[in-house]
Amino acid sequence: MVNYAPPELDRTFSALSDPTRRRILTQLLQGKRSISELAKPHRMSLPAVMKHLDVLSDAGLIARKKTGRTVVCTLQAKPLQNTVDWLLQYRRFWEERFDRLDAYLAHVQQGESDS
Amino acid sequence: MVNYAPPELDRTFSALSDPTRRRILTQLLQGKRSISELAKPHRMSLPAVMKHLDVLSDAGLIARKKTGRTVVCTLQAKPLQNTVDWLLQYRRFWEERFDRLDAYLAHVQQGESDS
DNA sequence: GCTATAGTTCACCATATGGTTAACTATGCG
DNA sequence: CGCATAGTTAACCATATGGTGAACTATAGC
Repeated sequence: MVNYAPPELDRTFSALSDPTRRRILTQLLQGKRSISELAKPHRMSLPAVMKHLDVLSDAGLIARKKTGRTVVCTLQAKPLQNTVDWLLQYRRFWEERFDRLDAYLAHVQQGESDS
Repeated sequence: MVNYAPPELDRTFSALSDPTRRRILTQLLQGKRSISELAKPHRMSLPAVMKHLDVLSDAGLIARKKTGRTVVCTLQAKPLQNTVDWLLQYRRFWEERFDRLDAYLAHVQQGESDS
């Protein structure tokens, strides 16, 4: 039922393995951003950031929409859901019971006001 | 509170990005295995599997214990927990509500008899 | 039309990754 | 001892990855 063979998980986990790309996703967590806005905080050239965005696009983690001369990127989190599904197979190995996840959900349930 | 800067997440996600390594973890989900037992199902040389095991060790995802001439590997899932913590930041982007996780936990709560 | 800004593409480079084969060490056992 | 089994190490190879600078296209605006 979980299974999740290679093709898609490969790209997702691989995309997430780079700190620059994780940081880009974190930037997008706060809303849509243009490419140059995304690039600004990173101490590397624009083409380098472009390559990271390509990797994120290939993994289906971002979408780009061109408006005028600027390209706006948005987060696409469905692939992340698949990785969580896969990872949760191992839950019982990191905790006898799932206290932490329980606590997390309790915390979340009473804090839906943001967004 | 979540943050999780680079160093450890890099290695964990990178280790998970290879299908052979994910399959090894899946093998270990069913209990401890020797290196040659782990290697058998994979269509590659033993040294190749050894390299994958090195990557998994460096990421803290497996532990090895030598007994006699055989080395037994066991799953170490704490790093996986960290990746889940990081990924759950994005939960609200893949679902308006967290129905799926809810359902998962409900399912799990009444099925603790295995292991 | 000219120029500045936004993004893209290309050629290049160093290093990492994932595999191989061959040769080695270490333990079990008849 | 002698040999088989378990695992390790080393040298090598092809390709992927993450970065660079230079040159290009496309839109905005005076």
